[in-house]
Amino acid sequence: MVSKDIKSFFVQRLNDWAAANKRPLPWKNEPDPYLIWLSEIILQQTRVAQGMPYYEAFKAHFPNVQVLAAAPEDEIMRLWQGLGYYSRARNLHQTAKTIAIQYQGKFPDTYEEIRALKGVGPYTAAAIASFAFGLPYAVVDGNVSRVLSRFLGIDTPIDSTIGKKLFQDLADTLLDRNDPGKYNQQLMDFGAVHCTPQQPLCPQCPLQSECIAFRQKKTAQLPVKNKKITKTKRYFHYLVPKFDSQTLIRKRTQQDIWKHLYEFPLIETEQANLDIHDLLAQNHTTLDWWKPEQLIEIRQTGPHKQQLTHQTIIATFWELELQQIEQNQLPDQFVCINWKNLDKFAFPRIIDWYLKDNSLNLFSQVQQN
DNA sequence: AAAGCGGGGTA
DNA sequence: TACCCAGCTTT
Repeated sequence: MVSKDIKSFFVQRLNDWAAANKRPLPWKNEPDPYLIWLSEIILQQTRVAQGMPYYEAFKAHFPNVQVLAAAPEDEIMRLWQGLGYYSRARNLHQTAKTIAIQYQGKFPDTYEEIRALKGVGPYTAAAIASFAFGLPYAVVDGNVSRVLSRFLGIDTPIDSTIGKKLFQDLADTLLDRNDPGKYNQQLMDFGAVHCTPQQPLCPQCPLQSECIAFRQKKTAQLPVKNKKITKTKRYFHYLVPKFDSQTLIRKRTQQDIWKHLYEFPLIETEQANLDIHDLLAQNHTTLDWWKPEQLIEIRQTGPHKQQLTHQTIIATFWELELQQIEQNQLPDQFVCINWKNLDKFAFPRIIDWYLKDNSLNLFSQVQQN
C-alpha cells in the first residue's frame, strides 16, 4: 500500500518541515511519564490552547501521581471545571490510584499495561509509549488521520471501524522507528498547523508533489466522516434557594450530561415557557425541601442558552428567597451549603456563568459580610 | 456498530 | 451554523 520510497519521502519531508516549524509546548521533551499522561488526557478532543492552562494548574496542584491519587474527587472535578468531557477527570483519578497502589507509583512502561489504564485508548497509549519510553507505536488522532487520508487519497470514513483499522495500519507503516516519539509529535504538529481541516497550506506544502488529494484536487473532500450529529433542545429550570447564607445543591449522578458535577435543584420541561408557580405546585421529589408558606420572594434570571455538541440547553434560574429550608426532607444527593463554599464544587459552564455574572443580587449582602 | 459525552475556536 | 479539536467508554 505504501512503498519504501513514499515512506522515506514522507518521513524526510516531515522532518524538514518540523525543523523549520517549531511548536514549543509545555509537555514536549517532558521525561516524566506522569506529566505526559496528564497532558494527553487533558488534550483528548481538546484544543491545545484550551487545555494549556488546565495542564499548568493540574501540574501545580498535583506534581506527582501520589498527590493526585490522594486528592478528594471534588477537588479534581473542580479543577477540571469548564474543560468538558468530565468522565476524563474521574478516570484520571482512578488511574492515579491504580498507578500509586498497584504499580507502587512507577508508571507502567509497556503498551499493553498503559492501554489497560482507565481513560487510555489506542491513541493515548501510543502517545505515552512513544513519548515517555521511545516505543514504536504510531499515534492516530484527528490530525494524523486527516494528513494520511489526504496524502494517500483515501476516502474510507475515518470514524468507521474499518477506517480506524486502516489508518492505524498505515500510520504504523509510516512510523519512523528511529525516533517514534519525535516522529509522532512532528506528524501531529504538521496536521495541526499546516494540513488543517479548512484551507490547508497546500501551496507551500513539502508533501505536495506526492499528495494524492492535492493531485486530484480533493483536499477539501478529505477526510471523510460518516458521523452526523442530531441536536436536541432541553429546557432547564434551576431553583436557587436562599435561606440566610445557605443554599442547596445536588450532584448529578444519572446517565446524562454533566455527570458528577453539581447543580441547583432542577426541573426539566418540554417547553420553553412556564408559570413558575405552577412548577412549584408540582409534587416533585426534587422539591421536597420546599414549602409554599416559607417563600419570601422569587426573582428570575435568564433564560440563558448554552450550545453543546449534541444539545442546546436553555436554562432559567429562579431565585427563591425562603424563611427556611427543610433540611430533614432533602432528597438523595442534595447538600445544604453556605453560599461562600460554592467554589469548592464543580459546576457546568452555564451555572458558572450564572454564579459569576447574575447572582450578585441574591447573595450580595452575604458576600459583603 | 452506534451512541453519548463539553466547551470553545473558526469560517 | 457546521465542523472540529493530541478520543474513550458504554450500550
